[in-house]
Amino acid sequence: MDRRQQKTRDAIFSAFSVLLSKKNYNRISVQEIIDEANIGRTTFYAHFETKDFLLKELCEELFNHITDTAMGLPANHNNYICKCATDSVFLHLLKHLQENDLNILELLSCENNEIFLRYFKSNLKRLIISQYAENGELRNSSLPEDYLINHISSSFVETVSWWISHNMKEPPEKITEYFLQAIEPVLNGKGNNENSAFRPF
Amino acid sequence: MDRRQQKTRDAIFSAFSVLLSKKNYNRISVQEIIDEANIGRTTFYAHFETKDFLLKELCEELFNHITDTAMGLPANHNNYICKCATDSVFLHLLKHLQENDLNILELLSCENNEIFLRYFKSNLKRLIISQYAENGELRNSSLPEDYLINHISSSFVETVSWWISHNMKEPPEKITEYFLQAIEPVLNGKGNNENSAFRPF
DNA sequence: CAAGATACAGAACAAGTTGTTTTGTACTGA
DNA sequence: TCAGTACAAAACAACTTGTTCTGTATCTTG
Repeated sequence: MDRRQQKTRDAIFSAFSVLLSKKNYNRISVQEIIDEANIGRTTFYAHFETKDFLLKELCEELFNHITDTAMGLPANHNNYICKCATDSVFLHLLKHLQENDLNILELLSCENNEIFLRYFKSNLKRLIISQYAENGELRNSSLPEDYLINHISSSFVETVSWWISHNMKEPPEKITEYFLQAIEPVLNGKGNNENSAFRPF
Repeated sequence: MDRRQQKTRDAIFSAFSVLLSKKNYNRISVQEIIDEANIGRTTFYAHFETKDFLLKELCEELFNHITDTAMGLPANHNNYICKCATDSVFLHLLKHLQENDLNILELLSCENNEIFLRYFKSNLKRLIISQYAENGELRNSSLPEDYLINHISSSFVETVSWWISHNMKEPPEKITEYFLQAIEPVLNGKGNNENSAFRPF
């Protein structure tokens, strides 16, 4: 790739990130991005069709990086060790976040964090499916599999969000503990109505 | 309130809802709302300062209605019956949604559903706090109370979202069952590290 | 029912945004 | 070195936003 192109692309991403951490996405104009990146108007539109496409590509750049490395981790498919494997994947993600590659933390804690948390969640779903669901490990519960996958991924994203909003005071290990406690029953595959200790009706 | 004012206000809300169920919030212009509502430009701005304020008031109208009735329900503070009370509050909310007052379901399932789910969640948090947290019922867990409240409310919202996206095929009772199974451990107040069956490390 | 108050419609306005086109310049890679 | 490419700058139409003005219709209350 042409050095000029890469330089411009980086400048746009960088400028966009700066603006995103300061003000609402909807209220950021293309003109502001252009000014912050110090490029010409034509140049911006040569790189990105619209502001929305820019956001999409930024998200892909950020999260594909994170989840791809997690995808590479070997999934352990023994039922007991499953919890350790789960642990290691989620713990790995938290540690990765803590390193704050690409200044992703600013985006996950700013006014626009919901945009990025949404992307994070959808990537996480794919990760969980590839690690567990494909092997049928999530099928032993009385809950529907897609309900389960959604519950686990959204719980993790909410956990991360909670952690960041508390300035990440706790170590990643503690957060992993919280998270696993919260979703423990569904991972254990228990919860069939007959055996359940509680009776809702 | 002046009949003319109420009529205009309703026309704006109605037009806005129609547009929201069809296209992305960001791409709806004030002019489109004006045209759909068949009112004058001046009139719109006499009622709402901006499109964002209109959204805010619409959300308040929708969700205050729902949670206010739930707030009125008597909270049962016995530890065992707690689960039934929880049950009845959440089940009540689901049944309420099923009745589709104010055509809220269209908004919860359209392209803009995240906007409304966010509002729903924040109202839900207040509801949970007023019903349980204020009495210290959520303090017996090893998880931080605000983490718990967030986990419960977001899990419920995700459950609702999952339900709607599946065209609400299951009865509200079944969904309540799913939800309570998913969050069972945190409500049981167990999960103290010492007694927990799983060891993350 | 009359009369002052109020809500509304319509038009016009400046200021800003979006996405495109055109022209000329500077850089890159082979 | 040189052809191809990326870029800057300026101008453009079409659209959006929020305001102001003028005149009309409707409401409330006395």
